Amino acid sequence: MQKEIEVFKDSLKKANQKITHQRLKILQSFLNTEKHVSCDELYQMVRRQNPEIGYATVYRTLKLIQGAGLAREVDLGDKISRLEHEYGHKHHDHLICLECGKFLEVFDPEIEELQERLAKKQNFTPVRHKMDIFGYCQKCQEKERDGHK
Amino acid sequence: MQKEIEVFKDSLKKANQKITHQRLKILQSFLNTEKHVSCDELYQMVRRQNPEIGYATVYRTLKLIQGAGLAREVDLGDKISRLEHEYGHKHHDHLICLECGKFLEVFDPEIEELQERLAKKQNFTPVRHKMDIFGYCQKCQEKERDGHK
DNA sequence: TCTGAAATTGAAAATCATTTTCAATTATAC
DNA sequence: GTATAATTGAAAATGATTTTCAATTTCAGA
Repeated sequence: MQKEIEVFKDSLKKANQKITHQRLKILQSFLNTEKHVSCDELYQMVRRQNPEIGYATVYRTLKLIQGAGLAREVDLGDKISRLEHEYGHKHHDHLICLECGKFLEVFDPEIEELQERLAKKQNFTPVRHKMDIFGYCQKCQEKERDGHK
Repeated sequence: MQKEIEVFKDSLKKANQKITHQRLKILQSFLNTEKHVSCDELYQMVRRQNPEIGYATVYRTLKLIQGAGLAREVDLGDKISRLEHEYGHKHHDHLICLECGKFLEVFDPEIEELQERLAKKQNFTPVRHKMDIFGYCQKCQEKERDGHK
């Protein structure tokens, strides 16, 4: 956490941007949750501690946090962009339940390897990738079976 | 193409929806392009032949086309939803260039297999998945190297 | 073929997430 | 400390998509 704050500050300095009270508060709130927050959710969290911080500033700061490599966008099928922690968190894929919306994070080195190879075969230099599997989680399948409907 | 139109009509009938002039025209325009069209692009295409068809109708009809299993959404990293043909088109993944925005469609049965297995391991029943690899295409890499910048 | 209920249409307004504008404030290099 | 360039909050603007609503169209059944 201390480390992330340093990374953030360094990233700002490098870009000639200022280290402000608001930016640090917003980063802190982001680091405090392990959820995949939407911007609005984060704004609500920030607001509890610092009601004077505006919506636009949260949006702007989230871009900076992404720019610093501390967050990455995830797409859970709805249209709003959510962020998950990137720094110190391994890349992973998502299993997203179409029924309840919950998701699992998974990682398979074999798949990663094949993805890399697949790209190379097309003379394509991969930078990052996104793999989301949509389907039904165990709980929702059981619900379906028992309560059928 | 004739086949797709039948699929569409059947899907409408099943849902107690009506087969209208507008819907058929919009479907036709969609089928006529192999591009990954955004709704706006499709509207422009439709408009050339049928200026009386409204924007909202194009949006509404695209949802129906998706519902009939004739189109699927693709996410090329920008925020607008684009559609590609689904019917009679094999599933595939995308290699998306961060520089020029162009993309390749690729398919790797080994990866598909592993994805299936990965989901099963979590007692997750996969329905569909999305895999997008972002990076730099051959052309943009060359441009970078030669013109450097 | 005609009729009527239900579905659909186009245009405009509404919505929702996100971005921009702008005057006032603040961080920081000197 | 001071100047200046970056940042802020609030409100307005944006852009994609959805909804509203009165007028029109489809189509099942007479």
